[in-house]
Amino acid sequence: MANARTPRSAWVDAGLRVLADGGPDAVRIEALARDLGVSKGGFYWYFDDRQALLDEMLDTWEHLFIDAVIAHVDGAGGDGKVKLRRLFDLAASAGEPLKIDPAVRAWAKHDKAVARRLRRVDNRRMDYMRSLFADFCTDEGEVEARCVTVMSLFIGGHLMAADHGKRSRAEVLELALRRLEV
Amino acid sequence: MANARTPRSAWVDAGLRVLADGGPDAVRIEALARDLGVSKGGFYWYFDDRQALLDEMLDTWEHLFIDAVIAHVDGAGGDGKVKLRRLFDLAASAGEPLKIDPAVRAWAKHDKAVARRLRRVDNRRMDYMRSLFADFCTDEGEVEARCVTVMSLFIGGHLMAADHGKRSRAEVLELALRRLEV
DNA sequence: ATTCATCCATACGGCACCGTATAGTTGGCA
DNA sequence: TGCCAACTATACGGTGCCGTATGGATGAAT
Repeated sequence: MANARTPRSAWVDAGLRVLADGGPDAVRIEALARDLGVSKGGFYWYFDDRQALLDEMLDTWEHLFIDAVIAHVDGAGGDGKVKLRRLFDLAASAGEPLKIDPAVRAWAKHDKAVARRLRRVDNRRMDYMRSLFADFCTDEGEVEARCVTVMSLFIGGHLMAADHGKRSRAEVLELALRRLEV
Repeated sequence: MANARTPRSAWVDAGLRVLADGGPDAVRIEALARDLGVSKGGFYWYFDDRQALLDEMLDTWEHLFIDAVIAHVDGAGGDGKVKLRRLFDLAASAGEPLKIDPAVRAWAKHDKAVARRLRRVDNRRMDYMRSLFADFCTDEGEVEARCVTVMSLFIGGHLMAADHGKRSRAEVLELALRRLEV
């Protein structure tokens, strides 16, 4: 009834967890069932098939990583620079869930539907960032260059495997962002 | 004999091709055999098992994307700025093979051996870039920040899915790189 | 033309997974 | 208590892949 032993969202969450550090191919119904300590019987009561779960996982990700983020950054007010700072801090702090992002990007490389979705997401992120940079930067090309740089630093920061001597990755990222005058 | 109908390298190349736009899980022996128009009989004559192919694919990638690249960039001489320009042009021009890079990065997320290898590769790339930037930039932190930015732009440029209005991705990337004074 | 190392085809057993069918089990509620 | 909808377990057929076994094909060298 009201309290399912393994609610619908549990499958989605488990799926996202596995996606984050195993890629979409690691999202197997029987494996998720084992993780959740149940059989796959319940799964097929909630979902039509595996694809339905994948779609719903992406829906969840899309909402979480756009609406929720923008709401958080925008909510507390301030000008562009302040909001950009909040955005950086958020990106630096969040741990596990951020690993979903690179997984989706890799996934999009060979799945057109995922690619379309990622494009929508990235465009909304870029639009938002453009509005923040435009607050204190008039040159349109300059704004675009900075947005792409920030996005790349976010993406690259989690995918790059290099060391930086005595400096931590966070410190180097901070130096790189400071070059963008934020 | 000398001219195998399906030489060892054909399996490696096919594997890398599939890896580039399908991820490591898409590298299946029987599927590769179909692509090559043979049965998997020959595969198991060359390789012990699937893992052996994956290892050799990574060996090939590692050599191609470090030694070969550095040799090309270094070969024609010039100072740091000239070499950096050559490096950018190379990264922008090469098409298909560059898709291997993001695939390996995603792969490294859930495979420790691949992660170690990627770390070695990224560190060598960074070392090389540091030497180029150090040619005309004395501040150590500044060099580090620029290296990370360049690496991120390379990585992000191929993973980002956003549009840029009338500008092309290449143009925006050019603008972003120009902010690094190269 | 024969030989022999090299390369390939085919068939097999095993495994992990998908999606379906069917028969439970649970807990709120009359 | 007994009912019923919400959930779960179990068993099944089907598919695609792995790695092995075995018996060919092929062509360079003698």
